[in-house]
Amino acid sequence: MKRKRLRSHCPINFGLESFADKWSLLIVRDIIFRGKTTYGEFLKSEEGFATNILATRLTHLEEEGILEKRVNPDDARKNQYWLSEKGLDLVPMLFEMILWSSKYDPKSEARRITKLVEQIRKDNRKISHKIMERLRKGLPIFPEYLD
Amino acid sequence: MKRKRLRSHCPINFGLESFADKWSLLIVRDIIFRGKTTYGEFLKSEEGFATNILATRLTHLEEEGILEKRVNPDDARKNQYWLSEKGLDLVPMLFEMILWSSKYDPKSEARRITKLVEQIRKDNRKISHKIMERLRKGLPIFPEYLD
DNA sequence: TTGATTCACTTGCATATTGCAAGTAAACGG
DNA sequence: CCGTTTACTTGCAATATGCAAGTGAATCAA
Repeated sequence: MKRKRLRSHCPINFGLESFADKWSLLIVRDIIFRGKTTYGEFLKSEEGFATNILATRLTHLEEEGILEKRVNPDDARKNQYWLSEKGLDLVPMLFEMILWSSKYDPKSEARRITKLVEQIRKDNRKISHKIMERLRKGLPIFPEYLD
Repeated sequence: MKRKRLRSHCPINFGLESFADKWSLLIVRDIIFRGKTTYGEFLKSEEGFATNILATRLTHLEEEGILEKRVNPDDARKNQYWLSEKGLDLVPMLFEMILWSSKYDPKSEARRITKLVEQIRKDNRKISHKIMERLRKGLPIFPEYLD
């Protein structure tokens, strides 16, 4: 969890330097919404990770303490990446991002998961905690919200 | 408001491509929290914008419809950048980011604005709307929250 | 009115980061 | 033991960044 000197301790800057490049947050998304855990699964994402970029970002997120790497006991080739509590705590912010995109991107995929978006709008904190609880158990988002 | 083809319409990706490089969101922050409006003011930010980077990011945010550029009627050299409604709508997400950083950065400046952080924790939506209302009038964050 | 200054950029160039293709090494499966 | 899968690493061309210097319009001071 090393870190090359922060530009500042402004909380917005801290967030930017922790996770907000064009790729890192997609990994977090893949874990939360798609239930992905391995390098190979992330690699298949539609945005198209380059192999080296994915590797550096996984390392970065691990160093930041947002991800935790574990070896799959059933197949030692497959490393698994899980969200730490610090990573899980990104859920409420991601949900606000979803609300924003849903409002301003006419083609947003968020417009197809209206149940979840509605829950977030009504009470982000409440639904976030529910989802985080599920993620701790290794389960992704409630499937019934993704219809 | 051009845009080179999005990688996807995933709402997280849409946010990332709209504002989440290491610089753009700092401009938004400067407007909301520091009441800045001009190129010269942004340039003084502690994170240290390079002049060309600042210029490209201002253009980008304008093209995204997050900022609006106006000429200062009192001094035609000084362009002013204001948040559009789309830009203002980033406030709730920025506030969640502040909560997260406040929790995980021991040196976070957010830990010195406990009143605001407390308000966000209690009811992000409510305090966000209040702040957005002020920003529409050209006023930054309530000064009493920044003690 | 004119010359100096301010302001918002733009340009040039060295350095750093990205993206693609190819390669490697350990673990598994037969 | 041998081919395959998985998770990376490496090389290299293309792109983006960061710093210093320059430009041009608007304002100010005399």
